[in-house]
Amino acid sequence: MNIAEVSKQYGLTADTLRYYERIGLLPAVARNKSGNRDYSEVDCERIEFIKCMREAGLSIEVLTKYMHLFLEGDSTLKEREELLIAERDRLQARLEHMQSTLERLNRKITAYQNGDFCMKNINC
Amino acid sequence: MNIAEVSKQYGLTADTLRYYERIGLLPAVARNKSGNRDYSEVDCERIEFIKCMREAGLSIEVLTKYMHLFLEGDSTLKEREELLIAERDRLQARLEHMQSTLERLNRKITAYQNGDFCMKNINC
DNA sequence: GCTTGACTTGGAGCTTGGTACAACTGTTAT
DNA sequence: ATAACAGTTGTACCAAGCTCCAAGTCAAGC
Repeated sequence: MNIAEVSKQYGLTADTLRYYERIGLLPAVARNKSGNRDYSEVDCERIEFIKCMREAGLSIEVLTKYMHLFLEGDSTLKEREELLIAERDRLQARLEHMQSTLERLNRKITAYQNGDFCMKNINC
Repeated sequence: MNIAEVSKQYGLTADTLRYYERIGLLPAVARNKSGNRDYSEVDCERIEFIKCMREAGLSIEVLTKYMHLFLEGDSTLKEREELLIAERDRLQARLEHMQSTLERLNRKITAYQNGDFCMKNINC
């Protein structure tokens, strides 16, 4: 798969894919005889993972760390597990705040729709 | 309340509070005879709202828009409602992605803890 | 063999959201 | 009245994460 196909498939621009590779988030992608990137299955799996985790709010820094640990092999299993747990906990905390804020927004919208006096206050 | 007290109460730095005011996210705060900011109840309610929404991921731009509509009064009720609905929908979409990513991370952590073969794949 | 189009690199620039001074003013304590 | 301290403004800087561009290369079609 060339860069345009991967870009289309995963909804990341070619610039972003090259950027991820340049900073070491995505390990070096093989090239064809013309010197153009030829993404393998494994590359695509990595990209899908990165995209998913980035969208959930994990930082490039922590994903790069995880990727490097992963490439180092089994000696890093424990460290990877700890990293995942830390990120899971952070994600869960963000999620819980967003959940309660979502409910707050929903109450606010209901107030607007009902013409409640409460909508006169910015915070409700 | 002076800036230090508000900063402490809401966990925003004095720099951030001044920044929010400067860019028009937080409407102008009254001053005491020395020229120092003296935050009112209403200012504090606005700050609490801003902080909550910022933490949930709403942009400064959209919150500034909402604040300005709010200050304009009842003529903007419909527009405010539409803005809130749009942001609610965006928040909900992010939330759902984060929820599924959280579950993915939890499955991954379980795999690490069980020594499952799956942890050999970056994407699982 | 020349144009077209998709790729390449390196580097600069952009956006969002703060954060950090420096230089100054006003209040309070000694 | 002098020092210490908390506030003020304006401006510059920073960090994350892209995004864009120029200049070049390569393969394919006419």
